[in-house]
Amino acid sequence: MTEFRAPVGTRDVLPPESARWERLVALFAGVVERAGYGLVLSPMFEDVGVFERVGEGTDVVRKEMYDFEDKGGRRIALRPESTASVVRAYVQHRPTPPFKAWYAGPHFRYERPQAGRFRQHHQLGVEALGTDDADLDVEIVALAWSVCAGLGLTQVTLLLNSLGDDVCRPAYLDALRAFLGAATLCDEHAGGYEKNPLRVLDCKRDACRAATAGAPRLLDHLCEPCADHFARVRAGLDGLGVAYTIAPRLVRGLDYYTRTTFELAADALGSAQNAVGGGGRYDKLAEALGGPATPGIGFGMGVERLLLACDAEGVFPAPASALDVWVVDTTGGAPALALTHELRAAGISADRSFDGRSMKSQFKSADRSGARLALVVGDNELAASTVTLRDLRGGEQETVDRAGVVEHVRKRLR
RNA sequence: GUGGCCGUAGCUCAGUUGGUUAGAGCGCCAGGUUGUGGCCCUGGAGGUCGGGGGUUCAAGUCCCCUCGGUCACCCCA
Repeated sequence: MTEFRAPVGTRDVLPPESARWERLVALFAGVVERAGYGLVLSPMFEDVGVFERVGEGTDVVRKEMYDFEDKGGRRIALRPESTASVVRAYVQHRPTPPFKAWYAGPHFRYERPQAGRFRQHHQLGVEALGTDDADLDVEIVALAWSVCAGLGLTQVTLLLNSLGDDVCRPAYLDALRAFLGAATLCDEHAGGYEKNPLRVLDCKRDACRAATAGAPRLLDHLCEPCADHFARVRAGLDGLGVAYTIAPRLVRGLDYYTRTTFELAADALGSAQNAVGGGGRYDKLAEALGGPATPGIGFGMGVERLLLACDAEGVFPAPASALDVWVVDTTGGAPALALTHELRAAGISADRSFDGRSMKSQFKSADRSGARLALVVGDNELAASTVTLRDLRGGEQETVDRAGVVEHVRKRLR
């Protein structure tokens, strides 16, 4: 057996799967950049406080943080999500709002791997800071929706909820606590839920499920501004034709959310891990991280899960090889070296075999590569300063002057 | 963190009640075709049966431990 393996919960993505991965990132980048979002590159690790400040009552921070002490004695955490990082960057650099950013990269959560769940997974996401205009909420949700649509996914449910703000939520939480005080909850929540009773609503255990069936709904307790905001978000989505399902129990895993929250569930995924994306508004987060009061909203999508959903729906396949030319050389390799170099410099993709293999072997490689054309250099061609061009789809061949090969290939590829 | 299932060639898997040199398909390499792929035929390479310990005359096959994979709970991308 091999001595080393990728660490638990991580995977290697090799060709051709990686090509599909690249295509997904490109699709995402296209969608959000057309909407004015610019790429932000933030560190994959932060002072652990960046995340603790933001989610002390959440599983993501409490149980799943991938943290350690570095050689300088600093407490570091590999980012479990990126919103806190991006907001930290915003607070640090104070770009002129509105600040619209997108990101792509690995995220880390120390948990047991499972279908669609890894210790290192990859997210694509956007964050927009500087306005609490409901139109921005609509834009954000619509962008997430557009990415799914762009992939060809049709079995995705958009779950939508509002968590209110610090005006209406406290009163609701009191009402909820009063209700829960008289209820029989699951083992974990029976112990306590003071920090965030909302989590009980999100609990999947039977005891909590049953106990909260008749619990008061936050949506019924929204203050006037929050209710108005939510109504505008709904109207905006209706106007764009983006279908959604109101999910009064949708709480989401991080404490910083206010008002709009949403999740994209891939119905084609059989496993419990069917959330391919999610996000929401976080109007108090910038302040919590020591910055000026700045409203914001964003979402993240999981690359691995999106691709799993695509598999389940049979859409967005790995792209076929785009190689233009395979150079076959039976004279020792020098002509192949020159030819491939020349073709590549001219913008034509080209590859070749090594190790002086037989012509038959080289053609097999050419076939497997999916190349459109083969250029053959044998003793005859070398002597006559020509190259034999073979179309690998049809099989017809022709002889071309060595000097004009690049131009000739260019014409054949058109 | 808790639990179920599984761990034999690069991949997918066979391996009878423990018994001689561990097999197949696919893939890979070579040849059949002394200048040519996709089909076909032939041959070849490749495994200390995850690792360690134990039971036994004998273990891929039984027991224990460990590592890994996988699925589930919780939660989330």
